[in-house]
Amino acid sequence: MNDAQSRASETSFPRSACPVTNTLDIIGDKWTLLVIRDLLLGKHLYGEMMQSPEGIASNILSNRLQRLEQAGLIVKRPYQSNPVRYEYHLTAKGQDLQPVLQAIVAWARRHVPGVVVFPEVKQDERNEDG
Amino acid sequence: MNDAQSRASETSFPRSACPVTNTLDIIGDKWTLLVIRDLLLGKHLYGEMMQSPEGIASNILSNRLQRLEQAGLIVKRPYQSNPVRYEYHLTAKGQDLQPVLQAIVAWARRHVPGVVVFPEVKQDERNEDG
DNA sequence: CTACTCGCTTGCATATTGCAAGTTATTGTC
DNA sequence: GACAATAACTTGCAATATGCAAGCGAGTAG
Repeated sequence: MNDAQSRASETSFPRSACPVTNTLDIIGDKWTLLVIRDLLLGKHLYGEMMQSPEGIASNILSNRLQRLEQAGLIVKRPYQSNPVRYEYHLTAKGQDLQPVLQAIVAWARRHVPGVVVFPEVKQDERNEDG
Repeated sequence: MNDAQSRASETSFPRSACPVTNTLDIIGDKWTLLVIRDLLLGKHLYGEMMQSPEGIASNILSNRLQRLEQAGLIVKRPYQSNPVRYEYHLTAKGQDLQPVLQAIVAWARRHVPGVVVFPEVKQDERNEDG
């Protein structure tokens, strides 16, 4: 075990007690924040998210929805039976990532030429506790 | 080519014109923002970043520094010769990610119990154009 | 019956990550 | 002057994650 790792293991966190690190352990990849973006934009069904322009693979979407549910950022609830099908909603914890998304959008508008911002985020979403 | 992909290819962007997507294509992984965090905290040398508590692997650090330089978020400049060694500094483009980091820290303080925020970010860094 | 849709799951090839050891150039120690 | 140490990487390789396409179960529509 090296110095950096032994320092990290002094805490109960997998990598370190840093807030950035622990947030990245949840949202630190190329797809998770796009799922959250879609949910903030009012998409709640698997098929709706599949249709987003990035073309997420179905196994990746499935995996990210599971991880987000486990992390308490979204809840999954049935919207029909026979066959039972689910819709996904952000919890308060998930919705609180909106400022992160907004900061990212602000950065991209300044520094990545040609990006097109999606329609305004809905403000009428209901909070769910997860 | 599916619907989502054909829609994406209507633009010159690899995945879509969404600002979130294009930012994630630069910083969307578990390590890149930690490197930027270290640079904001005043670490400028390879060895200093290696000592951060997360224990980044040396090949990953090397790779991320290269990618960040290519993306224009950092500049590499020699601080000695024989042997030549480099220090890394954020450009204005890189420093502008600070609000994203701050939003992440704010989220983690609200939602991830036990995290410990690092010392204040230095405000006396020089901007470099890259 | 047959075709079709939705919401996934599975198989498999490829790409990325993580760990450890090696390399290069130079300094400091005996 | 030989030898250990240091900084900044690079390389090799096993383990993990991703991307693509096809398959599947439970219905509905014609």
